[in-house]
Amino acid sequence: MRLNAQAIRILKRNAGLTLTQWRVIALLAGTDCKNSSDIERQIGMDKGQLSRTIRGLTDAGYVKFKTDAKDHRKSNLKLTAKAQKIYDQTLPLMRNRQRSLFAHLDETEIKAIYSALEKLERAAQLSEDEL
Amino acid sequence: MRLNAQAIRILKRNAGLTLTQWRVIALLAGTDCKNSSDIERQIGMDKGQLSRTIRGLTDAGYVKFKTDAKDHRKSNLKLTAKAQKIYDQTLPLMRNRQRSLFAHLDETEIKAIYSALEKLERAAQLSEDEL
DNA sequence: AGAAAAAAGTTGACGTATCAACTAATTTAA
DNA sequence: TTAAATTAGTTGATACGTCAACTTTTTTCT
Repeated sequence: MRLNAQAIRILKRNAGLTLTQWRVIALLAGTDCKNSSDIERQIGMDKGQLSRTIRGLTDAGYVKFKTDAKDHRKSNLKLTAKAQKIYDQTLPLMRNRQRSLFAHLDETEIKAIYSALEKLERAAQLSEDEL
Repeated sequence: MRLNAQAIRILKRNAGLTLTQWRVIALLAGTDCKNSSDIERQIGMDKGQLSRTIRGLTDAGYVKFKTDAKDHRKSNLKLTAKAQKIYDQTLPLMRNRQRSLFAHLDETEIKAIYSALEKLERAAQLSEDEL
C-alpha cells in the first residue's frame, strides 16, 4: 500500500526500523504480548515472518530472547532499554500520523470502511470453500 | 491482502497465472494498452515489477514482444492465441468472484470506501511533503 | 545542430505477505 | 502411560510492492 509509505519513512528516518519491526516492538511495549504466538494472535501476522522479524530484532539488540522456563516451546521476549527508548520517541510521531490521516474522514466513513472490509473478508472466506 | 487469496487460487488453478500476470493480460486483452507505459498509467503498477512480469509472460508464451518501429524505446505487446483463450475462459470466473464479493455491500458502503480511500491517499500524499 | 531534459525499460535491492514442510515440546485421550 | 494430536517456532519458496540507479532513445530548448 502506498498509504504505508510515510509510516515507513518516519520509522526509517527516526528510528531505523522497518514497519514490521515497529509493529512487533509496539506490541511488546504496549500490550502484554510476550512471545511470537501472542503477537500472532494479536495482529494475525504470519508466524514465519514473525520468526524472522524477531530474529532481526534480537540481532539488532532491540529484543532479549529467552526460552520460557515452563514451556520450552515458547519464547519470552523483552524489549531492551534501547528499544524502549526508541519506542517512547517514535510513538508520538506515529500517533500524529494516524490522527492526521483519519482527521480527513468522518465517523460514518470510518465505520463504513470497517464494516465493509469485514463483510468482504467474510464473503471471501465463504466462497473460499467452494474452490 | 487476504482478500486476494481466492483470486490467486482461481488464477493458479484455472489458468496457471499469478495475479500480476493476470492483470497485465487483462489489460492487454480488454483495453487499448499496448506497452509497459500504457499499463503503468492505467493501473499505476511499478515499471520495474512490470518489466519482470512482461518478461515472464513472454517467456511463458503469453505475450509477443516487439520494439516499436517508430519509437525504439517503446515496446509493442500482443497476446498470443494461447493467452487470449485463457483470458476468455478466466474472465467469467473473475467477474463472478468480483460480483459475489461486492454483492454483500450496499451502494453507500461501496461509495464510502472509495471516497475514504481516496481521501486517505490524498492525506498521505500531503503529509508526505513534511518529511 | 547540440546540450539538456525527459521518457521507456531493465536490473538490483529490500521489505512484506502467504503457504508449506519441518522439528521439538506439550497436551489429549485411548 | 503411551500414542496421537496440538502448539510454538524455524526455515524455504514464491509473489508482490517500492525505491533507486542505470542505459538507450526521443524531445525540448536555446
